[in-house]
Amino acid sequence: MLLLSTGLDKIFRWKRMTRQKIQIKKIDNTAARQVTFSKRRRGLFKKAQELSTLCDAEIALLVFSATGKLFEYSSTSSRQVIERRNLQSERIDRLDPIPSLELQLESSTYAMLSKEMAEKTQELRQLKGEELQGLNLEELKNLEKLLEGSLRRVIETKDERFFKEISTLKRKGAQLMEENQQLKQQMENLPRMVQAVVAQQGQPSESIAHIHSSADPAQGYNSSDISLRLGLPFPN
Amino acid sequence: MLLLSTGLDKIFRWKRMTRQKIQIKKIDNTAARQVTFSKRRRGLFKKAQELSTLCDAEIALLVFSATGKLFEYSSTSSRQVIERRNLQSERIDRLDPIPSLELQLESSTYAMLSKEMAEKTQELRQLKGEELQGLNLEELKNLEKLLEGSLRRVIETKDERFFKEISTLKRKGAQLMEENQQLKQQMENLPRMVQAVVAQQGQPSESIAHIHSSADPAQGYNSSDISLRLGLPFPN
DNA sequence: AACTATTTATAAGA
DNA sequence: TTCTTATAAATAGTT
Repeated sequence: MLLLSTGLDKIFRWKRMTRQKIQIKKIDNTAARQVTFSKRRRGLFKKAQELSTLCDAEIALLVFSATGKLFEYSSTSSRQVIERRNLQSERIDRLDPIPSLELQLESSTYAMLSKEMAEKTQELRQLKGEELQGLNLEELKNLEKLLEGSLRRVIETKDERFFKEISTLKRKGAQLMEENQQLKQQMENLPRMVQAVVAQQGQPSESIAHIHSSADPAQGYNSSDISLRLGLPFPN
Repeated sequence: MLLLSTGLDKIFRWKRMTRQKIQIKKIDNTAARQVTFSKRRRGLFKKAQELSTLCDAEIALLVFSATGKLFEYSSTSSRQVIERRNLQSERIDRLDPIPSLELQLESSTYAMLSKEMAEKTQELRQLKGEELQGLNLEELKNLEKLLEGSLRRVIETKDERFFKEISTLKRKGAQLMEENQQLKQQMENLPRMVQAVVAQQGQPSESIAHIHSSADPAQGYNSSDISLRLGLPFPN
């Protein structure tokens, strides 16, 4: 009995489950309409994004629900896509009848820009080795030569840059070593100078201030010595 | 023989027909991409219109192909839907109070396009190894890698193309040889067939008898001779 | 552009 | 809203 009813249930369920092909007309039932709206909206957005990715297209999709809520998808920014469209279809659905000369110029400039853009984009792709199907053997050979030239120049530039950097570093190193040497020498000279001062004064000084006050200007000394004595910042 | 080959053909066709699940990433092959673009675009537009009808939604769908061509669908007029959207998001991304919406869009799009153009041009030059001064060592290294990749791909494509051409030629050669072989065999069989006919009929017919009489099977001959003698079309 | 085996979307129900 | 299921619809690969 239970089994039987379960079986019947399944049969009926099968019948109920059978999905009907639907008419494309407004769904009367509000709840059902909302459910469908949300499901199909998601589907639509998914398809839009797939198309955009697969075919490198720029897409903007604006959907206002019956209740006025906005849902939008765009491969870049809706604004950009819409702007592009507005420019392109300017002549078609412009409200004012006679487009000014300026606008006409703008349109043609735009068309030109668009064309150039497309060409550049294509060329770029090929230079990146991305869209080679359209090329024949001859064109491929030329592209190869071009790329070899580019690569060679880039490597040359890079190596030059390397060398320059290396020689800069070497020069700086040499400079530093020189300075270092000078400083070392000065350090070595320091005790002797102190000795000289002491010898001249005949008695040791108690403090640096004392040394300074008693230093004889007539006896030559260099600025480094003064720096050291005065505790000035290291010369750079 | 014919039936057998037809059967095998169907088996292979089954395998070939098996559709693969695709990755959602840019389609490399240009032709395939265009086909997919047009198929999916139609599908997308249909779904958009269905959603609009079923759920009473207002929809605008703008699609720019990679080549810059515009396709658009809108439940009412794109302009209306877009304007509605612009109104709704006015507070969010409007910069200046209320200049002409169109002019505002135009200038910004124009600026954007110009900027893109400049970038692309610069990128192109660098890919051609022309304007490398502005790049630092790191960028040069990256550019080198990019170019190496490009060069590799170009060479691969070129070589593939070479191989394809070679194998096509080989295949054609093999076909020709086979046809040649078959023709030779037919030539060799011809005298025997004629003989059989003659034997069965008890007397030679005029045309066949003539050929038969003039071609001595015992005396070696090649197919070319026969082709020439019979005026058969050259196997191609 | 047409075909078909398959994948994907989705109506209906839970 | 989200899950399930069975069917409808879309479409990838090929001719």
